[in-house]
Amino acid sequence: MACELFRQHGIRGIGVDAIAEAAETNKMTLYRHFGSKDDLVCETLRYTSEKAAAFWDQLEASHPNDPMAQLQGWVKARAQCLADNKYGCDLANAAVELKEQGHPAHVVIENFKLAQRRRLEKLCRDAGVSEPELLSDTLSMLMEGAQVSKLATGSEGPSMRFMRACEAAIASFHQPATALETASQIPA
Amino acid sequence: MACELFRQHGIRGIGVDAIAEAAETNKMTLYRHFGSKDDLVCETLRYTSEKAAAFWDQLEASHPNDPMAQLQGWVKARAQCLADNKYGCDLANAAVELKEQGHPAHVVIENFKLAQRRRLEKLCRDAGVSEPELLSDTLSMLMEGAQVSKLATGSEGPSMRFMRACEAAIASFHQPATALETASQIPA
DNA sequence: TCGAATAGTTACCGACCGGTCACACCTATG
DNA sequence: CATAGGTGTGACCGGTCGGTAACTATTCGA
Repeated sequence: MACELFRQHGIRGIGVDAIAEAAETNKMTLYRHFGSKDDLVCETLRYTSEKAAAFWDQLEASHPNDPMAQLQGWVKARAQCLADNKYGCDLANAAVELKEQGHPAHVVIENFKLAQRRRLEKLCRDAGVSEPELLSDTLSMLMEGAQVSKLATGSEGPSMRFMRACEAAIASFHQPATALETASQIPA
Repeated sequence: MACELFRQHGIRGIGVDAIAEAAETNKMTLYRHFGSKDDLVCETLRYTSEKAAAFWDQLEASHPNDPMAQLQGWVKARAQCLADNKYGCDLANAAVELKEQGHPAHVVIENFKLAQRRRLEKLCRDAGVSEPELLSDTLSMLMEGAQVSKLATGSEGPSMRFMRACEAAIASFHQPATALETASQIPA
């Protein structure tokens, strides 16, 4: 799949010929399905972002009506993804690689990241933390930073403490409520 | 300067001819000073990382014997840099762009990021926070994440809360009792 | 069985890439 | 003045890029 080649070599680092060959077809056929390489890039990014949306639904279903468990599940899943994936987030990497020019992929990237942010913020809000916007943006930055940090310094860099950093952040926004509030939030 | 072109267009996005022209010289002369484009890339990254090292010395001098003030100065400076700079961290961006191949720039990037991490951790330790390693890696990830996040979603994304996120993180480790207890309450 | 659409093949286009060549030029030191 | 070393110039190398033209082979529904 084209996603895999883009993620491994970067968008600029792989040619249309190689993509066609990996898809067990040829360039002409590929150009009949996608008008240009840029279109193909957008399509792969859209595909990736749809898979991410499915992950959110699955996360919600696995801990119904328990936003705090969902939040912790999110952390765990992101940590797992960080451990499994050598190449970071495709969308973020594309944003880095195509930063200047007005590439059509930019709207795909922005829509994706904004959607992620909205869902994460809603999760934090539903979990009843004291500053949901600040916590969700903190978690967003931690995740994004962990991915690029792993690319820069490997798995022994700051990213090795991603999960603990998330947990500490969540705790610091969860606990500061008064003892009374905290007691009433303890699940049965 | 070549740094500026690399940072704006990416390493793969700018050609040697254009770099030479911007330096008001020509390709041949450029190749007589730097053996290859890769060498030039390494040199610019080294230059950038030396400027960063100078920043640390300056930070230390501006708040002598007050590590907590230095830490807060670091946050402030990073936030300022985030606001000023449209293109994120050159070293991190290079790591993203050259992720797969064994590019000679990788050792420059790794050395730089490790040095940054060491200095930040020392600062946290000297400031007497409860978990200096965790706090410094948290701040590293927040910074890295803020930069790429700004590239992906602009200045209205999660990066807009970078400074508050850092301050909250520092505060939560500065009052050792609450942070530690709460963190250990989160189930694995 | 015919015809339309789809896919495969090959060669090609112009542009650009990183890198090198030979050669004219300038300047400065002896 | 002579000579040597750095600089500018422009053509050139082989290779790759994204993208297309023209033609053939295959499939499949009517």
